[in-house]
Formats: sequence, C-alpha cells, structure tokens
Amino acid sequence: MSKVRVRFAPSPTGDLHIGGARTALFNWVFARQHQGQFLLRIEDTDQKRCTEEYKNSILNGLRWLGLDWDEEPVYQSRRKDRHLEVAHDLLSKGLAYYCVCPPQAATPPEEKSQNTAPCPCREAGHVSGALRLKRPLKGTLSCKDVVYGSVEVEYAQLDDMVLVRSNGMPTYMLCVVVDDYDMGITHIIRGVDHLTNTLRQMLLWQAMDWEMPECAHLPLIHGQDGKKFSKRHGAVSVIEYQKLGFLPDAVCNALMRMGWGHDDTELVTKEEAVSIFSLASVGKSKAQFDLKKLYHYNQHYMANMPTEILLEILKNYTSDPFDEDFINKAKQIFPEIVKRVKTLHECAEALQVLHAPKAYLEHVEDDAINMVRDVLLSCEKWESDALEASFREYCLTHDCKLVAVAQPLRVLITGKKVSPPIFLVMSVLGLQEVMERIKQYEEQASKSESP
RNA sequence: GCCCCCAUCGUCUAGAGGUUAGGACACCGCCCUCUCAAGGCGGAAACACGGGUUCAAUUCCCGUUGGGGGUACCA
Repeated sequence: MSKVRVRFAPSPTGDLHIGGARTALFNWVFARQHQGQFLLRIEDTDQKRCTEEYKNSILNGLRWLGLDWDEEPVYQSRRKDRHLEVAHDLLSKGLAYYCVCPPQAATPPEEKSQNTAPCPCREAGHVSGALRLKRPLKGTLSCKDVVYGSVEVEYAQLDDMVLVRSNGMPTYMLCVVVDDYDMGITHIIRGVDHLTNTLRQMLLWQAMDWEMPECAHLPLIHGQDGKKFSKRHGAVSVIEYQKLGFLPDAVCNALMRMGWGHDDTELVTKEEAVSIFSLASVGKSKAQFDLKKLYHYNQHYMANMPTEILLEILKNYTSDPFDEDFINKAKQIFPEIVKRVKTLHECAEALQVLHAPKAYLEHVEDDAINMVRDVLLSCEKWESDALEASFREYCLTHDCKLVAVAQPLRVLITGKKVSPPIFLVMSVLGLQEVMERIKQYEEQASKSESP
C-alpha cells in the first residue's frame, strides 16, 4: 500500500468542536501508526460564514490537543482555478452539463419523494447555468467502508450534483474530491454524517477515473439526550474544555474511547493508542458524551503528572501569583491536593489553603482555640507526623477523639470544613503563619461579636 | 415522503454460535480515616421486540419498533 496520507478538513465556521476533535484525533492516530502523514485542509469556500478567527481557533485547538500536522495546511479557497479546471474537463468529456433549473433549496420535504427523475437539462445543451455531474441512471453504487462494511445505493436515488454554481463558484462536493486527489489522500476518515456525501462523491472519482481512497466513517457523538451534540449540551468546543481546566490528555482519552474500544483498556493516551488502534475495531453505533467520565480521566492524568509539570500548567492556567515561596509550599502539599481535585480550576482553588482564609465557615469556641495554641506551642518538631502525634497524645490524656480537635484546627487554619490533611497543611505553613492565622480568627471573631 | 445507517447495564464499551455476558464512569453499602478525597472490598444495573436458521442464539438472516444521518447552486 502506498504511504498513508490522511487529512482533517474543518470548515472554519466555528471553534473546533468535540466531534471534529475526535475525527482529527482518529486521523492523527491512524497516520502516526502507519508512519504516514496527517494533513490539514481548511475548507473555507463559504465566504459568508468562514472567518480567520475561527481558523486560528481550530488550529489552536489542535495544537492544544497535541495533534501536530504535517505540511502546510491547504486552503480550499485558494484552489478555485484547479477546481474549475476539473469541472471543465468533465464538461468537455460530456460527463457534465449546464442546468438552468431554479435552485431547490426551498422545496418542501413532501414534494421531494419524486425528485429523482433525470433533469431535462441533461440533453438540452445549455452553455451556462449550474454545472452538474451526469450520473449513471441505472445500477447500484457500492462503497466499501472500513467501519460500516459495504453500503449500497441505487444511482436513481442520487441526483446530478452541482459541481459549479451558476455564479461560477465551485461547490464543496467538487472541491473535496479534487483536493483529496491532489493531496494524495489514501484514507478518508470522517463522520458518518458524510456517508451519503461519500457515495455521491464516488461518482466524481469515477468520472475522473481516479482511484478512490479507502473510506472509514466514524459514528457520531451525541449529547446526553441522544440528540446531535450541540451547545445545548454544555461545552461543545475543545477550547471551552481547556478553559474549564481539563488536560489535553484527558480530553483525548475521552475522545479515544468514543466509538472505539480495545479489550478492557480505559486509560489510553493518544500515543498509546497509536500502537493498539485499529480502524476495523471502530464501532458503528453512536456515542453520548459523558462529562462525568471526562472528570475521572482528568483526575487520573493530573494525579499521574509530575508535580513540576502540573504546577507549570497551573501557573499558565490561573491568574494567581506563583512566587517562589508559594511554589515551594505548593510542591509539598501537591500529592494530597491532586487526589482531591478533578480540574485545574479546582486545583488552583484547593491551593488557596496556602493563603490565609478570607472567611470562616464555622465558629470555633475559645476553649478550643486556647487548647490548640497550647498544644502547638508545646510541639518540638514542626513536622506533619510530629504535629499529629502531639494532638493524638493530647486527645489520649483528655479522653477525646482526634476529630474533635482536628476540625476546630481546620477551621482556624483554612476557614473551611474540608481541607487536605490539616497537620500536613500546618507543617507546610510553619509555626509563625499558623499562629498568625489563629490570631486572625480571633480578631475577626471579636469584630463580628461586638455590635 | 424517499434513501442510508445504527441498536449489550443510566453512560462509554468488551465479548463470543454454548460465558456466572467482562471492564470503566456514575450510583449504593462496608472498610480505612483528622474532614474531604484517594484507595480497598462488595452491591444493584444490559444483550429493544417478533419471527426464522441451528442441537443451541444476545451473537447469523428477515421484519417491527426506536434512534440517528442525509435528502441544497451549505460545508
């Protein structure tokens, strides 16, 4: 087989969305696994809807996911002359004809049932209008899809697709085929929503006598209600997931597992997928995007990432100041933080224990404060285990449970009812900071008590 | 309307002509425990329905139902 060349061909009419990202990912994995090329083609022929911003957004989305592409992206809009050249070639061969019928966009669905009769313009010999491809009228068209198997449709069910609009602009159908051919694409991997398009485009490949690439259609991704994944289902674009604090590895893993499975493999990076992926093992049925699972993957990848790297990512993610002292302390409690958070956002929030609390969610009795201070001042080693031992000893001699002192302590130090292990937090903060926080609590408490 | 496609726990999926139908997320219980997590153990939870083929079908075939996609001089 010739060297694998696949492409991802987004239309820059919006950000890179989940479905597109999955298509790109599968193409990327397939290309890498065959030491082939993963190419990009920007389908920007719809002048009205395509923007430079969206194009950049899509490219950035791909970069963020780590889906690096080979060669310069192809811009479909810049290839108009070539598209027209092919169209005229078809015309001169008698395989296309000009049609002067009015556009059918407004045809009501109920009138479309008998819409397959050959157009009279086929033999009329018009010299202008919309250029249509002359399809065979009898027989069946068969597409061998790697995922879906053999898909057949009667030629009669298809129409004579427009190659060039009456305004002289080539259509998507023409552009795609010409570009795929010129780019030397060997495998077309895209969503099943293109299955019918593929069938129609085959006619064009045949008319030009070009060898059709292999096809693999991917099942669609749907939202929780089973409907097509849309804005109603929350975040749709990968950029939004980035903003929510997800890691690219987590998003890729979630995407990888939609429409594809490999034994009991749940955790798989795109790099790992390269060695075990197979187009043939892609499933046929739709998948619903599950946010809960994405949270789980994200927690996994955060917890398994080297602290330094994750801190660096976090630094870029938040606007919080990351001075040397903060980073130093953060590193110490990180192993405990990372078990408790599912996103970068939560992680940054959890790290706030390193700063004095701004508010207190519970009241602490004076007795408890005094007790805590006494024990703390009696501690000789300012270290997590030693601190805990001191408080345990206190509990033993005073016949109380550790939780009875740990909770007031937690509130005094963090202002919250939940936190990472409080003795660890204290050990990282240091005696002075801990004492200051207790003082802060008292000041704040006395302030709110006085009228 | 017409054409095409799909159908395993709530969700993502594994699976094979004969399995106690497996895993993961979520959920519930227990353990652990300074809180919350994490972790450990356990639990509930699926082959859409009806016909065939077969000694045997959830698996193969047909139909029904349900869902999805397409049906443009959009991409």
